[in-house]
Amino acid sequence: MEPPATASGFQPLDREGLVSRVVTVLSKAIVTRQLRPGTRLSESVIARDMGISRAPVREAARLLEASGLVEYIPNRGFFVRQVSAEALDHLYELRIVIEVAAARRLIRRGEDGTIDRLQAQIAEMHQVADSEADVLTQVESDLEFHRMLCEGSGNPKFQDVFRQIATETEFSIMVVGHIYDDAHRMADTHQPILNALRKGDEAEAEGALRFHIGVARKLVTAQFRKLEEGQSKS
Amino acid sequence: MEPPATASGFQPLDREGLVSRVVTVLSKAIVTRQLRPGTRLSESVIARDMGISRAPVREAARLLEASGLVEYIPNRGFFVRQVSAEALDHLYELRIVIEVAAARRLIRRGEDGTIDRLQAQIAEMHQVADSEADVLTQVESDLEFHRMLCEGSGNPKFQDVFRQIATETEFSIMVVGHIYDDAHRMADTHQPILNALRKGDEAEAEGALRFHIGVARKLVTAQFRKLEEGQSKS
DNA sequence: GTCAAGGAAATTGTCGACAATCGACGGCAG
DNA sequence: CTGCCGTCGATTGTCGACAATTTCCTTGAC
Repeated sequence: MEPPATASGFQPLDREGLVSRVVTVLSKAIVTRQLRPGTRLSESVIARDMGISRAPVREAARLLEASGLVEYIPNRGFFVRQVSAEALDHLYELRIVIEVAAARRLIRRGEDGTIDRLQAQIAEMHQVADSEADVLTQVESDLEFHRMLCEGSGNPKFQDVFRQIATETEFSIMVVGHIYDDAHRMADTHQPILNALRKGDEAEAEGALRFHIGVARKLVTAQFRKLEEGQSKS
Repeated sequence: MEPPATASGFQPLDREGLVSRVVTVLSKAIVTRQLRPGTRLSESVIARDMGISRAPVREAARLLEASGLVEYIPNRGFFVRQVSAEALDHLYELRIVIEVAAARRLIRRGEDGTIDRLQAQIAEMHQVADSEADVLTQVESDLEFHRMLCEGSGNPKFQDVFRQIATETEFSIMVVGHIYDDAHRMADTHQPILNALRKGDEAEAEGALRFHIGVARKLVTAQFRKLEEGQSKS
């Protein structure tokens, strides 16, 4: 869809300066529970602390609202939403629904070349694993696979939904830290999905996806539950 | 669910003034194709024409972006997205996926009282039909049923996704006008879904939903395709 | 005639200030 | 003492202006 994306390995290097940076900072703070659920996000305070104007903060907050991380109440402001283990469980449930639907559609009416791109992405995940990159890079490489799956389904709406929930997922995993001991092993768990897609076996693809996402779901929610207990008594 | 709504029949009368009004106006303009796909939404021009500042316009545009009606390109501005028959087809496909998932979950782990509320909503649809209200009211009453379905599933994320696509759906139907000759008949088509839910038959519920949404899908996309042909030669 | 470099116009990005609105505190009647 | 009402402080809602960026047009060289 996007033009060459990166025709030759260069990142598009942050073109939307402030807003996206504010989004990043706030997202991380919310998911890491630095900002507790229910906390009011005062535009003035944040803007002053960051040394910028209220406008970018406000826009960032609106974006976070779309991601479901904050809630907006007219004339009252933005409040940190509950990012509970339960909410994450719901998030993963949605992911399964969307990705399974995307996989089934991909098999039936998917875009050509998707399979190859997915295979290449698995290769890249192994490469990242070798390079001993930080967790964020690993997670991004992982999610990129799933994004490509939705993209290749042929229904852009699936990708829209995925993108909407990707931010929350990404930071959630970062909080948990590495959920797999071995990054190579994580990369490998994508192979069964791809194999099923290649065979055109919808049921098998669904099973593989449910298993793969289900594992992550269990690990993340379990870790998060611990985290909740630890923080609830502080 | 909602508290007496209004303890004594008064509407809460639009509390978030400008932004939401701008959203409404722009949404309608986009879906009715007054604003053609690809058109640039100049903040300055819109603000000047509406006699307001750029700030509310900008926020409204950001909201529309979340609804998928416009696309935002950093440093370039907002552009009207393609609201093609194909895109609507994709939208309805997503609706089926989400609502089927919601229905299945509702049967297994749904919130108590949902069935009753859904039944009441069908009754309200008949009431609206009797009152000969305008199309918008009818559509809203219809979509409210589906929103309640997602809400009652017990996974708030389903409702989030639904809300995200509701705006586009709503205005799409408005463009088409009444898609059913008889509003009562439209209300009736929801009954099989509810019956299946009440029985706890997942497969039947899925079938009923696929059929119900599928009918609307065909009607809306067909109408929209005509509309496209009509406008393409102007 | 084509293409590239430069500059001007228009548009977005950000800012600080003022106005409108909400929540809380304090005073007052019952 | 309890409950209501007015005032006050704080926060959001909106605005107009300036800075940064992009786009388009002009200009010039090849």
